[in-house]
Amino acid sequence: MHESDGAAGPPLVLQTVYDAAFATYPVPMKIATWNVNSLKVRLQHLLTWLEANPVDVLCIQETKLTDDKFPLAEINAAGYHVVFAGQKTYNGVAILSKHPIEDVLIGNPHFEDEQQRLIAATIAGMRIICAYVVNGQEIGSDKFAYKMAWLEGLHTWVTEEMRRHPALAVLGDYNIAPEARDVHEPSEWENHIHFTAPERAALAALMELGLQDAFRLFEQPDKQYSWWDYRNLAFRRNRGLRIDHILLTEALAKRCTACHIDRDTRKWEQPSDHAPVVATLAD
DNA sequence: ATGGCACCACGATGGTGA
Repeated sequence: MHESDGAAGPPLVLQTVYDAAFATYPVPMKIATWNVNSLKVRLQHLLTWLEANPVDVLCIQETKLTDDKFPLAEINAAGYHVVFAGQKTYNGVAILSKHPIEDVLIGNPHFEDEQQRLIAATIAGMRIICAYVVNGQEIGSDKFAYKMAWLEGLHTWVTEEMRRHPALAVLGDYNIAPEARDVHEPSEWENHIHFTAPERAALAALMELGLQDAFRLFEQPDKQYSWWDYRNLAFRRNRGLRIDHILLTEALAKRCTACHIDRDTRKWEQPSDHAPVVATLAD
């Protein structure tokens, strides 16, 4: 089990006075999200990425593993604590952390759900929520109704969590592109899943609780996406969507100094169709 | 408009994803 960063890790920078909760953690801290699309297939990708990108916290989605099959030993050996909630074939979420993980909650107390799509924990004085939002298939379908109900349940629960935890981040695969600039060809996607008006309204409502999109806190290059279809050379043509997000409360947004999408992972052999999103938090 | 591609549970193809 990993206990500390040790001599080989980055030097600990001790904070002065005002924020005791962060006093024992290195700053800046990095938090990230990545839909791995099967942890069984992508375990080596994950370990390779973590070695090159030793983030403090990583939320992963679509592990597609029951808990008895979770690669706990390999992740611990990489220097990470981890908590997870999985199921057979579909869904499944986990939070990896270099720092101790406390107050773990699986699922949404306000929305009964057979699918493992939510896990939350307190790490380094922050409330971290890892979310795998429902895909929704197509507007009008049962799955679309489930997506909208699920998002409403998320809204209710996040409202409550924000009252308890001023320093809170919701990281994950939202399966929603917030704006036209987050879609490679908006005219193709209008009224299609991930870019319908009700989905975008639900995401906007969540943000109106006081959550900010870390990526849009900064000037970014054009045409930045976090997902590309496996088909039709979509990645090579950069035909993608930005649907993976890190949302921050004001307390964390004001500490956020950078946010980027690591699209290089999509060039690897047998890649996930999603790329990691990373945010940096200063003291 | 459809299918393309990938993963999973199968033990052939179908469900699901985005």
